[in-house]
Amino acid sequence: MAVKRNLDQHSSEDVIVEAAWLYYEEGLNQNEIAQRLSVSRATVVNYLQEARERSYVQISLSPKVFASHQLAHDLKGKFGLADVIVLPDDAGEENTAWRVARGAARLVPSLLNAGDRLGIAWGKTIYDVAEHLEHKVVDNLTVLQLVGSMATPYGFSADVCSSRFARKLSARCINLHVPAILSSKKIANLLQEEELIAHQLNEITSFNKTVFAVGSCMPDSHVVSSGVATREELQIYVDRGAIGVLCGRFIDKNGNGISGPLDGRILGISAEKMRNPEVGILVSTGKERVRPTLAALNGGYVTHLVTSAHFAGELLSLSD
Amino acid sequence: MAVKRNLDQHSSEDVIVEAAWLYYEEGLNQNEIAQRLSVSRATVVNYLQEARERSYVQISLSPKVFASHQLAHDLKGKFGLADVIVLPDDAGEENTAWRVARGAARLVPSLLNAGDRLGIAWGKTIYDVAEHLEHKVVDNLTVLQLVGSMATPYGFSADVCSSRFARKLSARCINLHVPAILSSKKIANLLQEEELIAHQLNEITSFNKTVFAVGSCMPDSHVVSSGVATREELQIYVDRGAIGVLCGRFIDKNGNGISGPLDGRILGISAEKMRNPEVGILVSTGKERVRPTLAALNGGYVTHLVTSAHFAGELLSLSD
DNA sequence: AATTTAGTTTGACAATAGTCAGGCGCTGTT
DNA sequence: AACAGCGCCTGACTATTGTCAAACTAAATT
Repeated sequence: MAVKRNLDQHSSEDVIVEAAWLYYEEGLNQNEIAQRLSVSRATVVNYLQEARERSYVQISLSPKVFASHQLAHDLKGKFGLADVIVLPDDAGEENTAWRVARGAARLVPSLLNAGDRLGIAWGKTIYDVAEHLEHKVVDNLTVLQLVGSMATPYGFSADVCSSRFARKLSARCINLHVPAILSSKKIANLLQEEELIAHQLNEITSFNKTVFAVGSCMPDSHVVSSGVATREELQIYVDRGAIGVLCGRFIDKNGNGISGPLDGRILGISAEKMRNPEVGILVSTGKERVRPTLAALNGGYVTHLVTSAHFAGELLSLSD
Repeated sequence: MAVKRNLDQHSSEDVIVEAAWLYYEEGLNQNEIAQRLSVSRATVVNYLQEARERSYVQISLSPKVFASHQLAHDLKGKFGLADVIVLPDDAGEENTAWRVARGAARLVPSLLNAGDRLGIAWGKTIYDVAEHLEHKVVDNLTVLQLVGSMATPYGFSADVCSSRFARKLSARCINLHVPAILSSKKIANLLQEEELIAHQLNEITSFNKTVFAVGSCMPDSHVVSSGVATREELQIYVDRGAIGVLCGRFIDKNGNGISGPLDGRILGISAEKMRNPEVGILVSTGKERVRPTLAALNGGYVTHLVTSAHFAGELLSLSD
């Protein structure tokens, strides 16, 4: 029983495609494929691995699944959202947050169309979303950095978030080359008068879809640790009713912006401009974010919410 | 070591989603998942099967792969097509045809957008494409039956083809409730004057995308066996230069319509109206269809071609 | 309370898939 | 011509996944 060898000079791409077809489309097993192609089964394994590496095959959980969750349904109804994705909790808030980011990464591409202008906020959550995005080409997509950058020790900053989104989606990227916060209104005004910066600030108001997170107003929250506000400044906003932070802007329980010592010193989109977007994707978990998230929901910033089961439950019970 | 049982009343959807997430997204194996969820591995297998059945997971070959084939590239260039999908050949023309239909079924949904009006031709090929289409919801999609129906012994007819497309894509369906061919111009005219039918005939000219096949002009071809033309009528068209059949209309080697004994007796879209569509998807294999396919390509009916490797080769060599 | 019923889970076994060290054949070099 | 380098393929082994009949559970029925 002489073994018939594959006589082609070298592993052509075609065999790989053929193997992938037979396996994933026609459902043959590796033995059957090996016979058909007259190679060993081990070779078929290699072909299939190659096919997966070259992403000839796409295996993914459809984001719709997580929208069928009961909690998702309830939240959708209660806040009039277009869709809610509820991911299963994992041990530890950090792991859960990671899952939620991953879920958001699955959802985002499915909501984009040719010609969209996607505004990207800033934060660890947003960075994680970018990290898990699959490569997908969206025709004529523009990614916009919605807030100025902060040099953080964490390794991510607003410009990195937007750049990463842009790269993964093969999009044009408009970055804001300014700090998020300046020491005085005067300097902020000077910067805003710069032609280039004025132009960029104007550009970013033109987004139609957006991906963002909310921060809490705890003394140890991101808005303080990143240096956007001092603990004292934060306290002033809290005293005036601040519940959460959205793109560096403080909002109250109804989602309205609050004025305070940072007015005029922040460079980036205003809270008001973030309201009622065509698509506003809020990615949020962690118990200190429950109330900020409610504020964002109430304020009309959100059309799509990505969260975890436990968090979804809290949102519902707290809003009764 | 007491086994911790899952205390929920009955297999909630959540566990299934969780299992699917861990398996497909985080890459754990079934043992690890079984441990985490405190169930037996066999149960995990069941959950995953359930998840696949409910299509929580999508596993598919990206149609783009087949467009990267060398032959695909060449054809694309030579005929100025938007995309060409070349599938590997299988043993026997029938098997290959089946593959090609399947490939087309993968391609079609990716080319549809909200609001499209998709014209569907008629034939075994088209029927097979419909059969393999995955369920996908396209917003505000209309499917149009481009030619009248014939009662065939084969079990598929034009109205079945379009209905199936519509069902799979959750689309509105406009059927043509008339025979494809009538015994005389007189009767055809009478029918066309019927308000309802006139309306339908008018509707179907408004498609922007279309899926079709071409038939050959061999004496044993589909156009004869289905009863659209007699063998004698076919011969007349052949004598006048007919190379192929497209939606029941005879075309010459440049894709131009040919007049003959069937004029005025066919109910359906005219060949002329099929030309230069926004998207025209031609699904074609089988050696007797090489020249008809060339005619369709030359005539500007096609933007996307789905075919097999061998067939693609013949198209290229014959058109040198 | 006993019994039926329908759905879910399980352990033991069977099938399928993945790994890896070594072999083969082509290519280009000394 | 002999040899080294490289990529691809293979067999034998291990790991993972799928199957199925039997056991369990909870709710409905007698």
